[in-house]
Amino acid sequence: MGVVRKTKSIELLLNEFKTQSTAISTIELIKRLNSKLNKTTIYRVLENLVDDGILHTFIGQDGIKWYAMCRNCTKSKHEDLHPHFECIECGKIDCLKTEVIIPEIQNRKILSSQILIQGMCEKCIN
Amino acid sequence: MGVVRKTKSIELLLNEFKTQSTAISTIELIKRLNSKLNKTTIYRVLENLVDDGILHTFIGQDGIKWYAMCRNCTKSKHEDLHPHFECIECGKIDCLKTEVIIPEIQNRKILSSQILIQGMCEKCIN
DNA sequence: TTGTTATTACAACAAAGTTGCAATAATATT
DNA sequence: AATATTATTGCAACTTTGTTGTAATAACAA
Repeated sequence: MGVVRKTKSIELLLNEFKTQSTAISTIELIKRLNSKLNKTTIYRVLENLVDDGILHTFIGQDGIKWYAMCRNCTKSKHEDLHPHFECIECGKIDCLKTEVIIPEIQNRKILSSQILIQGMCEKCIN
Repeated sequence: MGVVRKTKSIELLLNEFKTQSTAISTIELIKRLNSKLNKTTIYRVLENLVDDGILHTFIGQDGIKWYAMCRNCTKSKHEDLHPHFECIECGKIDCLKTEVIIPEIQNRKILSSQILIQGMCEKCIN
């Protein structure tokens, strides 16, 4: 439905993404904010922020939902077709600017794609 | 741990994959076999078949686990780095032979990747 | 045929997410 | 500024997906 009113919940949630450039899982957000916000509220606000093109969401390898700030999205169009990189060492997931080319496939129409790359991040590689 | 004994459960589960070339979700398998097998057994046998290189598993866009037959895997090495294609119309997911090239990324070591492509399948495109 | 132990079923649990609804708070209206 | 309207929140209860412990069962080796 999108955000209509500016509330404390929205401010608290957006603040988490402003102080951290990587993606954050719902579980992590609930852990961090559970003294201030109910988990239902967290789930609902996140969904509204996605509707508004402020956050985008994807499924991690663990099967849980992750959220990250959008770069060039609007309410009417999500442009988050970039891959995500998950460090198997520290668990951090972030957005990649790298473009991955999905080739055409015979007799099928490609509409979108989710790419999750696993490996070692800058910090953990050393 | 892998399969040690040939049981009815293993036969029933493998039969589902033999009569269908696409991937099947755990949920679907539980629905189909729940009169014959307990869900715990289904989860455990699936895991054993993955350990043996007979099935491979991935997370669908819904966040639930899907399984499909392996093509060239062994107990010691899984070779299922192929992308999966999910039809947004009929929900079917199958394995693609298409190769998607993941470019090198500076300061990171890529170990594996999951690629889920969404679109319209052969049947639903018409 | 018997003994060993991998496998299964069952019940109870756990984690992630959803729903309904009354209370609260943001903001539009007076 | 006070009041009315309704979006938003919190809470409890629930659902779905998956896991764990354990006693009973069934493969299969001896």
